[in-house]
Amino acid sequence: MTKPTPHALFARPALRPPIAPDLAMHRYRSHTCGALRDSDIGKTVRLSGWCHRIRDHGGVLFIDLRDHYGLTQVVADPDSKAFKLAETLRSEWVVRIDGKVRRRPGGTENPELPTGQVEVYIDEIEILGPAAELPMPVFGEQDYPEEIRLKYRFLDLRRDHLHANIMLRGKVIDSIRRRMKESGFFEFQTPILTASSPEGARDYLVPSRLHPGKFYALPQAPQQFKQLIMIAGFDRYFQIAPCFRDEDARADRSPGEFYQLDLEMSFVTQQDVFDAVEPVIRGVFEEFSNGKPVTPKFPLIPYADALRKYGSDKPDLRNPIVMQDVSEAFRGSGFKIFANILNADPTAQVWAIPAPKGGNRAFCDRMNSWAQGEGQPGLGYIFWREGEESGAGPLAKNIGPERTKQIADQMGLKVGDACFFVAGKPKDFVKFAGPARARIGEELGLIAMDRFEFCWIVDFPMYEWNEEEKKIDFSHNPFSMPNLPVEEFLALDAKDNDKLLSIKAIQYDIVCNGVELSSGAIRNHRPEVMKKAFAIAGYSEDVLETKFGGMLHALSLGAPPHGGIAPGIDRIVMLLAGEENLREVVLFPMNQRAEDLLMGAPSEVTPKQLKELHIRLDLPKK
RNA sequence: GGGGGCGUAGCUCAGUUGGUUAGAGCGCUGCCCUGUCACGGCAGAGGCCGCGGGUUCGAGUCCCGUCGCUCCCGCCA
Repeated sequence: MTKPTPHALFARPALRPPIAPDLAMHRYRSHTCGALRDSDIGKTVRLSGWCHRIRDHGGVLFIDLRDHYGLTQVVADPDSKAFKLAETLRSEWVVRIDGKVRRRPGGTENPELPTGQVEVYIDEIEILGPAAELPMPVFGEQDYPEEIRLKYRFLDLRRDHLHANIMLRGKVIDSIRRRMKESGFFEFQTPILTASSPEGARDYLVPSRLHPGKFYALPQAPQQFKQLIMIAGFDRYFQIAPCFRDEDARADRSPGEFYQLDLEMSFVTQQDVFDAVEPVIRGVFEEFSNGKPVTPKFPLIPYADALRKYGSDKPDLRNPIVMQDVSEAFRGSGFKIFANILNADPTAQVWAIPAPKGGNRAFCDRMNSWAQGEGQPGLGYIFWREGEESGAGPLAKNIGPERTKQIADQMGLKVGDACFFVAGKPKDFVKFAGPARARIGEELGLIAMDRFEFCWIVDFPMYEWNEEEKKIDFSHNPFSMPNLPVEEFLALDAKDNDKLLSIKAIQYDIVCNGVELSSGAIRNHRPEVMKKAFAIAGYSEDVLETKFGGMLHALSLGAPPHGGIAPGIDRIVMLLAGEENLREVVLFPMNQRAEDLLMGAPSEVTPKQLKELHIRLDLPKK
């Protein structure tokens, strides 16, 4: 069992509760368990809390009494009339104790507790809430299986670490709200019961009792509402908005529901959105980062550059590795595999992933077998070491010293370094090159862990080629404004695929430490541009009218140019808390299968309820 | 929908090439202990080894299936 570390519980500021005069003591407490100090010595006090840890020495018995605010040691010995009762207490019983504050005997002070100079000698104990044997201990910081933690979430939340995370979440949200309001945003509440939207994720549906066969949907995001708020002329909207999506979970993606800092602004360019959002995000991170540095000015990285340099549209900029195209060093070289790939396809390239200080065979072979484990044929490499300054490894021998030097010069590599290579169509190998860059950075300890590195990813392509259906598709959000003058866009030839695929959308992501916090966009607020954009992707006007008629109509009655973004609250808190899993920063999370093990959701309902809703079940066999 | 990992006491885990009565720590019950803060000591209770089938003289251990949890891919305004 790991030693419990003195953590945030003990550092939690001791909020001062109402202190009752001794003679008219409050029913449950005169002080919290984090309040008592030297200056309280001699006072008669009343504390209530949980028995965190009990140490019974026979003749003297210590209880660490815990509440939200902290920990106080209370003591009984056979001279106390409460001694017999004290001996029956067990872990996590809730008790009220009355007693006198006294200085701890010399040498027995506990410097790790703010209350560690004093203790309370018990006169009286009242058992307020006994506890049966615990399915998981509250004491200590040991890991327990998710299933037990979720089923007994209220116990898990008593533990210091989670308790502190949830408090951090509250403070972060407070700070975001304050900063947003100070920046001139107004908070609005949008409907939870709304209409099913055909785009994007699966909806959660809610049957209507009054309208047989019809359903509400929970919002995947308040996207259309916030645009309507702009059309209504409110100018600057925000909301800590609950969002519901019926999609499978990931460690950084809650199943079912999550929260976004949803915001939208009228009469703005992309840069205006950045100027509004960046100070809020930076401010929040600086406020809660515990001194970890935060990017002072978030760089703008075009989507294509992000893929080329980092192999990802959500690059972790704490990793200094930058990839480069080294196709020329391999074209027509003696390394036939790469030379043939380059020869066969004019769009094929070879990219280099530099690995500073990775210049030894053991490391390079380890990376190679990692690549094979990832389903790759391997990961070609060159490394440079003493005595083999012109490059070592089979690849170097194949292409010869001149080309090897060309690569070393281009990549700025020297003796002691290595370089890995991926070849093929960038579109295909980038899915492997990105993780390889991350892996190399991790293995070589190149990643500066103690910082928050932000960037904006910009210039997303509006369309992409759907190879399966042999047609043009929206690549991200169909409601983003194309980055072309309106007249020029309207005049586009819908068959000019090269031109269409080169169009950028005014759309952007904000990324921190390799985590995508949000997408946003300047919205397409011109119905005729929207119709054209959908026509290019092969949607008829009928379809658009059926699916988004209400929105189109609103846009046609005087819509301001507008745009926004919606950073994920859960992910922000996750980054600030240093957690890998969203469940650690959500009060009552569901498990991976979108079940609430504590409340037992989802659950069956009574036939009466179903009948009222005009629903008959058609369950899968078995 | 697909792939990887895990499943042994209330909890965390160990369990050898298949071998006799499945262990430890925490927790629980009882006894002892007047300065601990992961208190200490003694004794005790507690097991469908996830479930089902198979191989074998013999299965916690090997094989097949299945269920559950988890991580990843697909999916994700």
